[in-house]
Parts: sequence; structure tokens; C-alpha cells
Amino acid sequence: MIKKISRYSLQQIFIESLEGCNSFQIINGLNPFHLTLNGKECYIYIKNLSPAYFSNPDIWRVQLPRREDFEVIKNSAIDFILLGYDSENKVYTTWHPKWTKQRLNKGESVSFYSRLSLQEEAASTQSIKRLSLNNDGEVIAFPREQLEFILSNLKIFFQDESDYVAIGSKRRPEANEAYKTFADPKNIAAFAKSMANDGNSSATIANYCHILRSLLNDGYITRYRKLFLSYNNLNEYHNVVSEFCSQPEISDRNEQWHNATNTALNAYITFLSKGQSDVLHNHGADDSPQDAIDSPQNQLDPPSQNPGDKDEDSSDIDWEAPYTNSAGKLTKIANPVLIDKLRPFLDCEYVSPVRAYNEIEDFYGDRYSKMNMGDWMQLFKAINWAAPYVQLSHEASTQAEVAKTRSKTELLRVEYPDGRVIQHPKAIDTFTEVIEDNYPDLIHELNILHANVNLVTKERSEQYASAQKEIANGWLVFTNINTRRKREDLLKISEELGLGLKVDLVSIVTGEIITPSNEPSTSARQKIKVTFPDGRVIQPHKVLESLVEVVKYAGPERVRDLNIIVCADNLVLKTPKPRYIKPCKPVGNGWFVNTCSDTPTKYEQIKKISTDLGLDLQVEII
DNA sequence: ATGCGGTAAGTCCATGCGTC
DNA sequence: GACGCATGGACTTACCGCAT
Repeated sequence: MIKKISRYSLQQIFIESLEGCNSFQIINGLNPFHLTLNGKECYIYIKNLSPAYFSNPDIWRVQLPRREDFEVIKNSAIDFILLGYDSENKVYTTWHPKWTKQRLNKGESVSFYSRLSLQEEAASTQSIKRLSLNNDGEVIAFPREQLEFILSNLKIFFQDESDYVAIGSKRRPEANEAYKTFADPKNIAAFAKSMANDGNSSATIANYCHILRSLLNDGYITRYRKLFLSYNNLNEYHNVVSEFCSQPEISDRNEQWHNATNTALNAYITFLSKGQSDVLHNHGADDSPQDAIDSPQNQLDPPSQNPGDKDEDSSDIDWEAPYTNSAGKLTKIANPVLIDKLRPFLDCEYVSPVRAYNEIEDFYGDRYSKMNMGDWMQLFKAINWAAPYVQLSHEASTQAEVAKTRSKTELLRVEYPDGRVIQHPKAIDTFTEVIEDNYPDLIHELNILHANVNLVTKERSEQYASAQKEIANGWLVFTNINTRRKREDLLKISEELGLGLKVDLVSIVTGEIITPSNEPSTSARQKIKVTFPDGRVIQPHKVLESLVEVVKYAGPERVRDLNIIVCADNLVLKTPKPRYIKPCKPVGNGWFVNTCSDTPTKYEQIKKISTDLGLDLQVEII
């Protein structure tokens, strides 16, 4: 019932939602992704909103899974914005970025709640709707048209000083534990003892303990607990002591407490921290968020090779020409001088692609004006910092690069005769869009089959329904084929319909455009097409299925009597040897057919079955 | 060594459910 | 009601065995 949108499509919708906003740029990433918007950097992660399946159907949510690549985001000083998307209402939801980041990677899947009614209201009124949730949090729902406004004004909606933040969340046990210790009056006695051991005067001890008891017993700590609960560790509580003491009702009593409120609290926090040091040894004072923010600067000058040395070696070499494609774009960063310049920004704990991009501008000027920031980001990502320098030889041709990247994931790139380029982050989206825009009805007529299903049809396949993506006018596109096969299909369509499309593959790792030189279909899996006398045609994705179908059609016993030998046994048998259990497929009545053979052999077997049993099958390998 | 066909294993994600 | 883990389907990728 809920329309599932792939995470790449969610990113695409996000980009489309910012149409008209010319001051945003995706830096890198495929949902989650890193972008700048109106001069501000942030990380975005978008998920489909779906019902929470509670008894109250109004409760919807997204869940934030634990992911390795979120660690970089979590440790970064840059804001992390989680967006839920309701495709039905074309409405986004979001939550306090600080809260979200705190909960990031805390559990296997952390829930962020919304209400369907809120989403519908935002859609029907085309306005921003806000709701307090029962977990001390708030959700904002807004129409996708308001995306730029919300992202640019998040600070207003979720003011930095506003309510923290997952209080009491089961997923923040450290924070809750620390606060419990802090607010437990029993610890004051031990604190007094410790002060005495340190040689403090009894007057000081009495004053400090009096202050602490008052703070606890009179509810001051409780009232401002959110200040403390925003930290996970007791030793971080020092960060909020000043802010706490500056609250009017506390500063008013400070004089009465001999101006020792601040000192007493810090001493108490130090004592408590020490008491748990064996438990908290991983969370020393160096771990504070402020230090984390500062650290990128600290990382800027790691020992590296002297660029001058490289310059000497490389001055006569053209590091760009072999890696510049026909579109005038660089396909690999190979120049060692540039690599050394980029290293401080990219080969460090907190990478700064924007600063690296500035280096690129300084280095190349206008030379690669056709490349956008995203192109550069892909090249940055492709640098292997363990071995960044390229051995440039005369053989370093595009073809060699193709061979190296052949096994990597590839995207589809389609260029129309007018120069328009379609290249979505997912090949399937490019594939379906191009089909949608190029006469699906005529493509249907071409009768391109996959797994015996027409590539473009209006009939749902029972077996492959989920792989049939609906496009305009109710056409269904069969998508359960690999990227190279998609490319071949588009080439075939282009040829048949005279569209003049240029269809290429793009390496997801290097961003390089790959134009396979081999003939279409030679790299694809072969199929055996069988036409039965009644006109039925099968052409399964797996050749073994053709064999299985034919044996079923012919009758297992009859095929067995033909005594066709495979793997030193009959093609049709009831008790396969252990090593052939997997390739032996059931064909009814307890019989199995041994499919452990190559495609030509299966083809010959089917031909023999047809000939010897007079089945009159048309068999061909395609 | 390399490529190919086939399958197992892994990933992603929406849905379902037990617990507090 | 809120929460997050478990589950299972769809899809992708890694790996294996075999043939060349």
C-alpha cells in the first residue's frame, strides 16, 4: 500500500524539490549525502515514512539504521538532517538535528515518529505543521515546496538552546546513568570524605555540601536537568556548570552560598568523574564535542612526501591527457603534485572536500570548466590514499582502465542527439525514464523478452511483478536485468526506433565513462529459447529452466528412457549423488533433472529430447 | 590466468511484533 | 503509546567450480 521509493530516488526527489534554488550543491554521497545550501554544509538522509503498525494507524515513522558510514557524520561538526518523505502527500518531516545526531548509530534502528494526520494537514494546507511528540521531541511536517525554506531556517524551528533531546531514551543509557549519579544525594557524603582526605577545611566542606544538597533538594538540578542530560559523561558536565550557575534563581543564591556555587559543582563533578574513571576511561576530557570540532584543523599537516620531489620527477609528464575524456572531463586525479596538495584535506580523519575543491580551482583554473563539484567529488573518492600515485605508462589507456573496473558497479548514461544526458544514481531509473520518454507502445511492439516477459507490457507477470516498474500510461518495464543488459536493450531500442541514443556505462567508483567495445549480448548470460508446437515461447533468464521446462513437457520417464548421460549418470534420476544434489532440479513425481552442464550441452540435450521423442520443438541459443 | 555460469552470502528496507 | 529488534523479500555482490 505504501509506495516504496528507493533511497536514490528519494535523493532525486529532494534535488527536484530544490528546483529553482541555485545555491545548492551536492558534494558527495548517495543518500546519505553531503551538500551545501546557501553557503551552509549539512548531511542529509532521507527515508520513506511508513506506518508504525501500532493500534493507532495515525502513528507513522522512519527508522534510522545503524550504518558504518554514519560514523563520519556523527563525528563531524556539520549538521545532520534526517528527512522522512511521504510520497502520497509529497510532504517531508524532520526532527531536531541535534537530537537526531545524538541518536544516530545508538541502536540498530532508531525510530522517529510522525503522524499521518499531520502529514495530510501539511499537504492540504500547503503549510508547515509542527507537533509535540510524547517523547519530549517535536516533528515538523512540510510540503516539499518548502524544503529550501525549512533547511535554511532550521535553527529557527529547532533553536539550539531548545529542548533537549531524547531524555530518558532507552538508547542513551550513558547519559541517563551519568545524570542519575549526579543527582543522587547519597554521593554527597562520599564527596565530603574525599574533600577531607584532600586536606580541605571543614568550613569549605560544609559549605560545598550545603550548596549541593540545596541544589538537589530544592529542585534546581531537576529543573535544569536538560542541560546536564545533553551530555553522556559526568566529566562533560563541567561544560554546563557556568550556564547552570548563570540562571537567575541560582545566581541569586550564590552570594548566600559564599559565591562558591560554581566551584562546588565543579569539585563535585570532578569527584564523581574520578569515581567512575575505571568505567569511563574511554570518555576522557579530550572527548568533548568542542575538541571534536577542532580536530580537523589539527589534522591539516600530516607528514607527507615533499611535493617538490614529485615535481622534479613529474615535470615532463602530462598527467592529464591520458585521463581526459572526449567530454573534456578528467577521469582520474593522477598528477602527483596535485595529489600532495589534496592530501591534507582528503586523507585525514575529517575530510574537507570543499577545501580540496578550492585547491582544484587554484591548480587547474578554467582547464576543466565542464566539470562540476560532483564530478570532482567522485574523483576525490576514487583516490586510494594508501597508494595514490599512478604509474603512467604508454599502456595506460582507457581500455586498460575499463578492464580494471569491469567488475565494479556501473551506472547507465544516456545521451540524446540534442546533447541532453540522463544519468541517475541508479541504472534502473535511467532505464525506465528513457523508455518512458521514447514510445513505450512501440517498444512493446519490439517484443524484447526477458524471462519470457515483454520488456514493456501492461500485463503483470506473476513471477516478476515486483521487477516490473510502472511508468506513464500504465506501462510496466521489466527491470530484473543487469546494467549491461539494460544498456544493450536501450541500444536495440534506439536502433529499431531510430532514436540516435548514445548509451554508455559510468563506473560508480571512478566516474569514468565506459563504452564497451564488445558486441551486444556477448557479455550477457546466454539463454535458450524454446518454441513449443502450440506456439508457447519460453526464454528464461537461466538456461537450466529451459531444460527443466522441456523435461517436464516431455515427461521425466520418457526422457530417462533416452538414456542421456550427464555427470556419469542419467540426465533424469531420482537419487542424485551428493555432489549433484544442488544442480538436480525437480521435474515432478520425485524425478530430478541434472542441470550440471554448460549451455551448449543443455541445448544439445533439449534438441535430442525433441528429436528422439518427436516433440517438434524449435530450440535456439540467444 | 581468465571468463563464465551458477549459487551463496550480504545488504537494504519495509513490515511485524514483543517489551516497557 | 513508544521503542527498537526481528523478520523476510528483493536485490546486489562475492565467491566457487569448471572450462578454456
